This record gives sequence, C-alpha cells and structure tokens, in this order.
Amino acid sequence: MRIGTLAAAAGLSAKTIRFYEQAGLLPAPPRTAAGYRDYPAEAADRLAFIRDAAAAGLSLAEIRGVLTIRDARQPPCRHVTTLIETHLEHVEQRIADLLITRTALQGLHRRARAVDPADCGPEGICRILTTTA
Amino acid sequence: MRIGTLAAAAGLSAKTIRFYEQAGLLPAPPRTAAGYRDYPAEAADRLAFIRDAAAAGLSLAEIRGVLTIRDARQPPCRHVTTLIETHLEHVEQRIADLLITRTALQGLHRRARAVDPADCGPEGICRILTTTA
DNA sequence: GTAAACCTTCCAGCGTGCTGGAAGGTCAAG
DNA sequence: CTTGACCTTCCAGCACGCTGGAAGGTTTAC
Repeated sequence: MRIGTLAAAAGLSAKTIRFYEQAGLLPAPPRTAAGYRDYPAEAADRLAFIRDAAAAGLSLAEIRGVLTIRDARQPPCRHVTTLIETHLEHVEQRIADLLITRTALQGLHRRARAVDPADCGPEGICRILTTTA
Repeated sequence: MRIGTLAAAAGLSAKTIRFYEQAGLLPAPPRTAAGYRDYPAEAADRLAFIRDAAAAGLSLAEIRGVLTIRDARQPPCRHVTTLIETHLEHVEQRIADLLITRTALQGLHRRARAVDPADCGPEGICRILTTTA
C-alpha cells in the first residue's frame, strides 16, 4: 500500500503521514525497490487511532506517549496506568479551565444583552468588556 | 509614562507592550526627545481592556477587531455580542470534545486497574490500550 | 563620574500541527 | 515514447502570542 492510498484510506494527506512518521507517531515502513513507502494494512488502523485521538483533543505528544509504550511490547501495565492517569489529569485541568472561560463568557454575554448600544457613548470604552476584569 | 511603568501598571512585560503596538492593538505613543515611548494614562486602561479580553479567551485578532471598531467611534456592542456568542460556541464545543475524551480515558483507566499485569503475556500487546485502538 | 537600570531597534526562535513548493525519480496508460 | 500522476527529499513558512538576545543610546542614583 503506497502513501497516497493510505492517505485516502485514513482521510489524511500524504504530507501529514510523512510528518507523523517524522514525528515518531508512525513507524517507518519498508520501501519498494524504487524507494516508495510500502505500508501494511495495519498502518490504516494506527492512523485511524491517531486521527481519532487527535480529534478528541490529545496532543501529538500525548498520542506518541501512548503509542510508544504500546509498541514496546512489554507489559508495562503500571506505566500505562500512570500514563492514563496523567492524561486524565491534563484533560480534566483543561476542562476546568474552559469551564471558567465559559462562565466568564456567559457573564459577558448577559451584560452584552443588557447594555443599550446607544449607551456606549462616542468616546467611551465599551462597557461590556471593560467592566469584566 | 514610560514603557516600564506602563508594563508594571498593566501587569505585562515591556516586550509584550511593544508587540501589541506592532500588532495594531495599541497605537504608537509620542516619543520623548530621546526616542522613548511616552504613554498617556489612558494607555493603561486600554491595556487592561486587552488583558481582560484576552483572559476571557478572545484572540488578539478578535480584540483588535473590537478595538478597531471602538476607535472608529462606533458602538461595538452588537459586534461584541456576536463575537462573544461565537466564542462561547467554540468553547462549549471544545468542552464537549474533552468530556468525550475524559470518558474514554476513564474507561481505559478502569480497564487498566482490572487487568492483572501478569496477564499481558510476553509477546502480546498490552491489553489496556490495544482494545482502544 | 560611573555604574546600573532603563530604553531603543532588529532579528531569531519557541512549540504545535501541519502545508506548500522545488527538484528530481518512477510508474501506468495511450 | 511521452504524458501525467505519483513518489522521494529537503527547505520554508503559516498562525499564535509572545520571549530572548545583541548592540547600542539614555537616565538615574550614589
């Protein structure tokens, strides 16, 4: 399977696949006599995993961490558990941050609807945002 | 008011203030005879506005949009309201994505605790993760 | 008078996740 | 045989929001 076929199958560009290889997310595949990358079918699964994990918001570094340990073929279950816990903490922290942001935005939005545009004044700073510090 | 004083007042670095000027968020102030930036007191208000809007998660481009309209002496309230609504949607989408990720990680974590490390087998791929890929 | 703390400009890079282009080699169809 | 689609490598840059450093000029404090 050449890179273009794999790219089409995974819904990514060939460029992105080479980038993932370079970034250590996808192992370098064997090459044809002409030097073309020749992927096994499993590569599509791996790329699908990467794509989904990335879509879910994991950074490539996080995904790489999961894949690296998986690829080690050792049973480092405790390591994996720790890794998962760490990822979970990061995700929960991000959620917490975003909830704070959301609350702030909802406050701004409430105020925005309450303010009469004519009220902003010719020189005044828009009240919606300035009162929010 | 020189840049260092303003920076201290606004809780930003002098570098950041120069960057904001370069980015079109802060107008270029008059200069002293020696070429030093000499800010009026209002600059601190403007920077506070920028800081607060950024803290609420608006991008510098979005803030610039608000400021540009404000500087044109038009009431930006409706624009700001729309901006907030759009941004709120993005944040909520992001939160929803992260909640899905969190659920997935929690499931992984439960499975990790349930698996006996000896169970992973010498040649098998660790089960915790493979069932997820 | 001198040393430190400040200011100026410009150029460079961080990290993230790609994307584009140039210059060249290879493969399949007509 | 030629055309065009595909592949290779490498180098470059996008956006984002700064941050650091070099090389110089100025102001302030002792």
